Amino acid sequence: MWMDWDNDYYTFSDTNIEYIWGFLKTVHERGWLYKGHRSTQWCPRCGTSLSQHEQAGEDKYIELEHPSLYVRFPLTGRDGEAIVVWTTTPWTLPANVAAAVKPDAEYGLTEDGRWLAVERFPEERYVRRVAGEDLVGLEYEGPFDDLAAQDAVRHRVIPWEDVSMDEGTGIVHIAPGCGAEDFELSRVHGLPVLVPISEAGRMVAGYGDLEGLSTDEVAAPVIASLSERGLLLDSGTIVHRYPICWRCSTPLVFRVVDDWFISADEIRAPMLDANATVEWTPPQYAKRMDDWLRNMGDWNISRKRYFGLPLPIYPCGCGHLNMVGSRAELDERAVSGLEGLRELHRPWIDAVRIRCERCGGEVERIPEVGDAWLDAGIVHFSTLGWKSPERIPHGYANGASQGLSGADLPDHAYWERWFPADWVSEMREQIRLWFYSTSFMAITLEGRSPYRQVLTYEKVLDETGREMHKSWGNSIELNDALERMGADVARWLFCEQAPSQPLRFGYGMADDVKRRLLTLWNSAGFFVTYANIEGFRPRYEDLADPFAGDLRPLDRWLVNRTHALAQEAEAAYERFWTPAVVKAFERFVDDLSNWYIRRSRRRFYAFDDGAFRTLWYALAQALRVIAPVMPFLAEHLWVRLVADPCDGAPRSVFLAGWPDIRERPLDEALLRDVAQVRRVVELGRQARAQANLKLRQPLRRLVVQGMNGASEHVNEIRDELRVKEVEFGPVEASRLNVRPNLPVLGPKLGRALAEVRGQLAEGRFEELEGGRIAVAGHVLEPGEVLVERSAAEGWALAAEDGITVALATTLDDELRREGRVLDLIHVLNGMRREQDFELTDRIEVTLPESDTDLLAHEDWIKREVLAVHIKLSPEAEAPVIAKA
RNA sequence: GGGCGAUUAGCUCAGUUGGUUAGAGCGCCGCUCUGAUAAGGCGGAGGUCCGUGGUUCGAAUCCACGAUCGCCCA
Repeated sequence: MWMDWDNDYYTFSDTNIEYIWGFLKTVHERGWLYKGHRSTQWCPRCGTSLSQHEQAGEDKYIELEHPSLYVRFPLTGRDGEAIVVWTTTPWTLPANVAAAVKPDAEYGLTEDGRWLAVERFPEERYVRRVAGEDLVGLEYEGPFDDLAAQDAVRHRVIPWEDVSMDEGTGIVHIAPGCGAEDFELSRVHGLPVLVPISEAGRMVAGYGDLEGLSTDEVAAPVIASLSERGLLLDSGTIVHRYPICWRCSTPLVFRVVDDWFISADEIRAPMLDANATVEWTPPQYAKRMDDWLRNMGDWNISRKRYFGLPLPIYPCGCGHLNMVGSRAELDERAVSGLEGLRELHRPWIDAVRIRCERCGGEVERIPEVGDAWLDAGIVHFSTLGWKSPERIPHGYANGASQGLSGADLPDHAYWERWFPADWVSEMREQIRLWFYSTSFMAITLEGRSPYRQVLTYEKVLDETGREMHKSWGNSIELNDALERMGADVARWLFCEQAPSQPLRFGYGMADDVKRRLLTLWNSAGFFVTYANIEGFRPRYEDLADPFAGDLRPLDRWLVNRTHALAQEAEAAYERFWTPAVVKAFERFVDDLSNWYIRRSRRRFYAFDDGAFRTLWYALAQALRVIAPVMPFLAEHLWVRLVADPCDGAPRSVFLAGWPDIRERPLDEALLRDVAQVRRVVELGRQARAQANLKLRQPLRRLVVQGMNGASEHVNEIRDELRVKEVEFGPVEASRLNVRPNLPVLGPKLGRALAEVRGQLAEGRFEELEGGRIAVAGHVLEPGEVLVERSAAEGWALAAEDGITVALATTLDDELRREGRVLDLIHVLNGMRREQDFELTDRIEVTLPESDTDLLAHEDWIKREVLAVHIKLSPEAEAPVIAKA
């Protein structure tokens, strides 16, 4: 993925706006656009309503302390009786028009004349009990009937199934201008809607002395007034979760306002259908999206702000709703204001009036601007040139974005080519935001999803798993991270973790990653060091021809191993699962460093073209594989290893493309053999550790059982385990350990397997000819069992996964002497290091006379320590070296 | 209240169609290498795979119920 930063898109360009206008016109033609009187959550500071997707999400609720009031509403015509309601919003009481009861709940009248739900107050003594439905229709005195706003309001008791019996009194105060559910009830029951607060959240005219007070400021006078009139039964405070504005954290209030909506009814099913075609990673987010779509309300697209997307809605007094779908249409229909129209934003757009297409009258645009998710949701169309007749150079950057972007507006063919997007990636909260709005618009305009695949990820936590907060001192600024850990390490941290879980991020983890990447760095360093010493020159053409020349089995193995890496990584990238890429790469680097280089060092010391070419090939191809995850280090190494030394090589790893290895099937047998060799070596080391025989002590024999076809790799086993002979065959042993091969025997034996397994474990079996095993009345073939053996005298033994290795532990004089030679080489090389000799320095060695017998191996010692001369000295108590 | 996830070693996490003795990194202990060296390698200690039932010859894995935590929506 490449970013074209000079030609990025701007949502406030006129081009973007025009595309949204076109969308809105389509929506209107389908009959989905309507003006709603809707109770919405309202931010009094921002002076705007919030749409559904702005209200959901994290940190949109906080714990707040509010008043908690119990208030009596005296029943009309029933002396001494009153219903009791509970509220936490005193400012809504002056807008009360009704009280709701649950029809099938039991209500009781107390001795002192209070009606309550019995379930809520079971300990009260009731003088009368009735069902809620028996209270329905009763009228009561409102708490603020004196206010002008309350003129003509007749307060009554209404039924409501959803009255909560978990809190309050079981009777709910209803103010349709102040709450979503209240507003819904007003529609059902024809209740008047009183909106007591202004856009700024202050009480409006008609509310007497309360006018001008904020919702908070209203509490005190309301409480005082109720108390004075004997209506207040109890007054306290409550701490509860309360919604706040996502922008400014101001507590939200409910308000009934005029807003513009797009009905979701007709598009819901097509959106669900389209989502079924989208491949989500991780897959459970497909269900989240379905969930959101099934529950989504109508899209509230208008905002009462100054700057923003100008909505092209021109409602005429004649009742006709005019929609303008493009700049051209505006030009055509305008009757005034066009001359000053610099761009489609306010204030210029507000001066433009158009002619009503029905009555011919002059119409003004509504003052509202659009939801920002309209701006973001249209980009699949506006940036790719949907229905654009031709490519327009710099056509994207008009209006307010002029000079900010050089982007062209492509033609429709371009759109056809790139829509829908192969892949989009965003944090999972975008399900209710960008994934939603882009899908909504694309389904409306084109009937298909704007993306084929989605990768969502979780939020980032610190390395101990806490959320990052500046005030907690644990947040990490991006620039600090780039500076201190580096961009590649930061990216590695993100890529190695599953995006379905919260991601951890921190400097301690970064150090860990650095250490792991060091292995690659050192491997490349090793190559460069010896390539320089020996004058190796890679050729770029060799990348296409890895098996040319004189290669050894280990070389062919590394080439195959590299191809296996490319295949594994490709599969992982294809499903956008970078943790698998990272893991495959780390395994590869281990093989490269701890097996290939370790096994091949000597070939680099003595110029061996095959070794240089193979290692170079593996490194170069691996860089192409890992570049997306580790771009900077990969680029740096590519330049050093490939671009600089090779004629005709791409200057950047990102221009080199993906390794083309499709024509090269893997040599699975070779890969398996070497994996087994590594396993044998591990087991051999275990056996040595058990027998307390260090690697510097050569041994005579190693017997390997349970591994075939490794004759090509005998040398490697011999060297790694420092034994004279390696033999493949049965391990002589005093005891057999036989286990069932479950995937084979399970289906064959079924229920009888348990008994076979038990008897094998107890050693109750018999070994037959040809490695067959008789047990519990069955005869098992060699492939049906895994055989391991325990040690006989004089052997050290280790076994795993059906492979057994046996190491002869007996020493003789020659073995001991060779062990001393290796010790000596070890000491001398240590001295070279301590004395800061160069890798290529030749030395002279002086040995004490006690080492005389080691001179039988003089050439060996000279070769290993780069000595030109070894002499004996009676004075020397320990070896001495000097530069030759 | 409805939905979606998670729960595996001291910590962070893998575990791809059910299969042998459940793995890695970090941390701890021991050994080793000494041309990766403030590194590398090997070994060890450390697990009721959240619990209970079920399916199966066989369950960390599949099913049911429950617990805890997180998220989404009301």
